[in-house]
Amino acid sequence: MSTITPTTKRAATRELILEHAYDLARRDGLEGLSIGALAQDVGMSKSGVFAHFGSREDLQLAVLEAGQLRFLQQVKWPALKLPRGLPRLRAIVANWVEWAREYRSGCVLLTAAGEYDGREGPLHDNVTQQQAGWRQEICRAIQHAVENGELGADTDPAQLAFEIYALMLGLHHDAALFCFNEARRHTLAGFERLLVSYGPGTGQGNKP
Amino acid sequence: MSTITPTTKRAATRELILEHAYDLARRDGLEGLSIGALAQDVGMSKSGVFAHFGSREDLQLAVLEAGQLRFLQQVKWPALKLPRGLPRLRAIVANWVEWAREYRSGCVLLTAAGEYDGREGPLHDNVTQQQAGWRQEICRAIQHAVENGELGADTDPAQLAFEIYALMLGLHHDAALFCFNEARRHTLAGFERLLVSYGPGTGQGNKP
DNA sequence: AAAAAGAACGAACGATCGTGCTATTTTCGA
DNA sequence: TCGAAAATAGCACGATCGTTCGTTCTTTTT
Repeated sequence: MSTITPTTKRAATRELILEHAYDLARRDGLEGLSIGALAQDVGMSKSGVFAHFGSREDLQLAVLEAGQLRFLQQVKWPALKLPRGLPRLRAIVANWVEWAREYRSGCVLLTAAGEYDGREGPLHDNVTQQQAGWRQEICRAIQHAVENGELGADTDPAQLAFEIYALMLGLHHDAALFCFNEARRHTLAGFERLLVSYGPGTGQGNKP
Repeated sequence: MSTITPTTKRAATRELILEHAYDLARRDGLEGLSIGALAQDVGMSKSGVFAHFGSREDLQLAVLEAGQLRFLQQVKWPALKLPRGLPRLRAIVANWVEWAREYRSGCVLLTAAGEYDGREGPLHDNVTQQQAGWRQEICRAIQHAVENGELGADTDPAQLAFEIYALMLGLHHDAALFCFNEARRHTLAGFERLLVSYGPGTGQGNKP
């Protein structure tokens, strides 16, 4: 866990720097993050900040991983406490919506996905891996619901996972540009419609 | 129209610069666009490029508007030639998917939406206005389909427009990070499912 | 209290940023 | 063909970028 009290002074300030960096990256993206501005925000010297990360890229990577950890803490892990199947899937969506509320103006993970999807290097690899992993997590939750008989047996998990993920992208988009509450309404309504559409006995999954 | 042959030399080189700038912005975003790199890409001097736009911000605005024009040309205007209602709505989605194919690694409009949603200034205003306008355009197409009886009378256009837009966001996301063809499959399958779900006689729109 | 280790600072580097100003070149009508 | 006008190049500016290095301050250990 990252929020445990660090034992060494070094780890403590590193955590402090990362918190500030995370907030800055929410607005300007990881590419817009500069060491000078970060140092001024934290209240220390440029070189002092720099010394905690061997390079700017390592700083960006650390911020990215910090974001991923927060996402897991707020969205995934609480959902894992619920029983497999629909309850867990619902919890994932509910937690994710709340995540979008808090990070309304800029989710670092989504921003990073847009920034590094066309490039190469460690940041691209990290982003791709994280996104693929999370998508698979959703697929798993869907699969459990199918096995429980809460979703139609002909449900294509990858298809439904795509549609759920799309709804969340729409949520983040509309929440940032327009109104969070309305975006939330649309998202949850769309999700419920998905559950009905993929529900058992309707025979309208997407397996050929 | 932007692709007509410009009469003056000035307009011609401006167009050339914008084409290069557009391609650069697709990879690095409008915030990552620098005049020096652009000049080198075009093959002229920094000041030569700069002279065509009073400032960097004006350059970004011009690139943004060029992107919007291309989007209208490729997605909206061809669809307007089809009859109102479901055919036009289908054409919008089909053209949009092809747009995503071509601009697979970076749609300037979506990237810009992410870059400027949390800031202020002309770029933010332009992005917001464009996004709102396009969403309303989709709503109109849905409304026509409802009036034609091709969608349920209780359909909430804003809700369906949100879900369609969300699918396109998912398409761009997955096409950039994973595989376009699979993303396209998921998008079109999701869209067809939406049409069934909101179809006439099913009585499952979203009006309370 | 003295010594060793660790953390932050301050200055400077070369590079690039956006933006002016002044030449020089290119274009085009008379 | 020549001169006016437009278009581009060249140069310089202050600022900031990421990074390096040597020094100073703080903490810990002996």
